[in-house]
Amino acid sequence: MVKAPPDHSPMVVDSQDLSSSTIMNPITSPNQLPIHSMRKKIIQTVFSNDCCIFLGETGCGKTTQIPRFLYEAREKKFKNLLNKKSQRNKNLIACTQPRRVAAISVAERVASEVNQNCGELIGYSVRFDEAISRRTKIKYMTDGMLLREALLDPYLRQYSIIILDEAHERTLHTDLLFGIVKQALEYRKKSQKNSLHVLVMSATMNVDLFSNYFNQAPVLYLQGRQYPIDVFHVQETQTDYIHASLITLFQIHRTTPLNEGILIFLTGQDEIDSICKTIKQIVASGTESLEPIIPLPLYANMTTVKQMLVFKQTPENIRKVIVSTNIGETSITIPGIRHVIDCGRVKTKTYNPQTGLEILQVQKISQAQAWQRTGRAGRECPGTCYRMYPEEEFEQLPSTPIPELLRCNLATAALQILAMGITNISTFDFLSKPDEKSIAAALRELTYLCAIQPSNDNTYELTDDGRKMACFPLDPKLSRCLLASSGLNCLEEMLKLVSIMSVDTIFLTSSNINEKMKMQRQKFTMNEGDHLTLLNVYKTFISNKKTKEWCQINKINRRNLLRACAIRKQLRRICIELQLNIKSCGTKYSLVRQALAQGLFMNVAEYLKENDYRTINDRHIVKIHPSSVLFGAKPSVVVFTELIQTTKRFIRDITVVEPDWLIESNPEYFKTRLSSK
DNA sequence: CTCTCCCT
Repeated sequence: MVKAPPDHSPMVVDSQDLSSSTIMNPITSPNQLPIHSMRKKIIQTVFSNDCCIFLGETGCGKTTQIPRFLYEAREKKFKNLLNKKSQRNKNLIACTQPRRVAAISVAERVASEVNQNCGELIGYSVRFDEAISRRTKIKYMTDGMLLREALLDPYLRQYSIIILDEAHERTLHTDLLFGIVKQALEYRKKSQKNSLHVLVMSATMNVDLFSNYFNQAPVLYLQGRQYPIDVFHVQETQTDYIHASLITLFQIHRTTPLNEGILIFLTGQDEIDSICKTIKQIVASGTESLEPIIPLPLYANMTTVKQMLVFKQTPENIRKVIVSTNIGETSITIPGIRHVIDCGRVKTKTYNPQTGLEILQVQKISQAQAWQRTGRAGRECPGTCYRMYPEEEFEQLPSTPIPELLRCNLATAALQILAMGITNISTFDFLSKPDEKSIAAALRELTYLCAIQPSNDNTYELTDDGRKMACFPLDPKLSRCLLASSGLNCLEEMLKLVSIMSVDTIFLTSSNINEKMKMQRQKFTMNEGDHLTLLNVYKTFISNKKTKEWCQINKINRRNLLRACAIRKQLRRICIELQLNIKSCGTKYSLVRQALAQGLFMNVAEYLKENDYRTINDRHIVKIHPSSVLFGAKPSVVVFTELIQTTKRFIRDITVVEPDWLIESNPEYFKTRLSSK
């Protein structure tokens, strides 16, 4: 029924032909976690070293148990010693997480384990939400939140223990924190004010890198607690991983009980929507009298209501199949999953400092990610994982993903490092040092934005504006837009706009959005471009009381728009603190466009021919993204928020500007660049 | 004629 294409041999998924391996150990109840037998060793290792590395499988309890162990051990010790110094300092224990949900849910769980409310002894701190009191000693927080705190105090003196959890993920924020805590360790040792202990926790990968970085810090292995998972690989490389996944799905479907859920990892919305459609068609065709399947897509840009469907229990005689992007890898835990199908790919954004281009493309996953996906099959009972790539290919995958810091524009990171008083970025002690070209590009960008100025040999200092820009949790280009709008009396409008630009798209984009809905959306269109259109949507949302109904009718992503409202509130407070001129321009929108032009002047494109544009910065040939209201129109000069290469090079979120605005605000920059003047 | 995912 599902036939393999003729150009390659059909895939065989038969356990006898597959290489198989079993991972992990049987489960035990929470109080008998293997980690409890290592309690003494853990405490001793942390307190007798400046820094140590703990490696642990998922489910070993390190995140929930270790902060508590350390707190309890220290309390006991201080009771005996009556250490006065410790009472003067806050002595907090921080445990960072890459994701908000993790920080919040772990804190709540640990609090309940000690029979307290969250926000008492154990609390959390994430953007827009915290549960912290004077009594709080153990603070679960997002890595980004601790990084923000480091801007105010680079030595993080509130904390006596800092735990960097999920370090193998190599998020931008955790990687920057590595450099910061290392510096804090040295300073606080020298100053002898109070000591700091750093603990790096990671999946079992890349030990040497972490250990070497912290002067051969000791490493402790923690045993995992997971149900066994049988892992199967295909025998030959698959040319079509979607097709291979589909065949595997139906093989599992035919041979296992219907109550065993299946989770398929694919790379993006298009693939997922289309495979869900195919699954439905195959079952409906009835050629093989298959038992019914409910295929459920799962990706970030869905309504919350649709996302929640994956948590709902399906009727007993129907198979639940979830087809997910990597959101299902770490962010959302779905109950009832017994089988995982891993296509071995992920869509990733990479920045090329040479060309200044960002590329969004499908790439092979790392071994760490493969294990993460595999682990999703064994949360509640033993499971199986089918990998759509041969075992040899798995062996050749990189053990961990390329750190985010090495594949993103460094402007924001560089501004933060400079704001912490490090004047030469190249001397910052990176765990993995970015390309010098990447650093240079960031410094050039910040210089153009008048955020920094060179002082002498490779050192830079912040300008007055730069100091203000570092206060905003924004891309420096957008911070510049805010400062510019303050000068042009349209900061109220720009606050709304910058907030929308800080969230994922506010339009729902699923494939079942038809022409009629698109027409519906056109009523928001402003001829000057996407930015004013977005502003229009925001204002209409507010005047319609932010209701669900309004969002439903207009196919607007309410979650993202509400998030934008929260961001606006936060940014506005920062503007007040910085004593910016907060005025509204009413409907004199050309002022808003001028302010945009001042922040986005490095993102200018001129019309060339046949729908092609050329960027004035690096002379890339680009097209207007089909999602733009200016798609098909041919304005001669535009600014854009983002340039990204997918199937083509696209510019997104575009506004028509007057060349004169650009030249007046930045004569030096545009003297040689603009061809129309 | 189209947008992986987090986070301040």
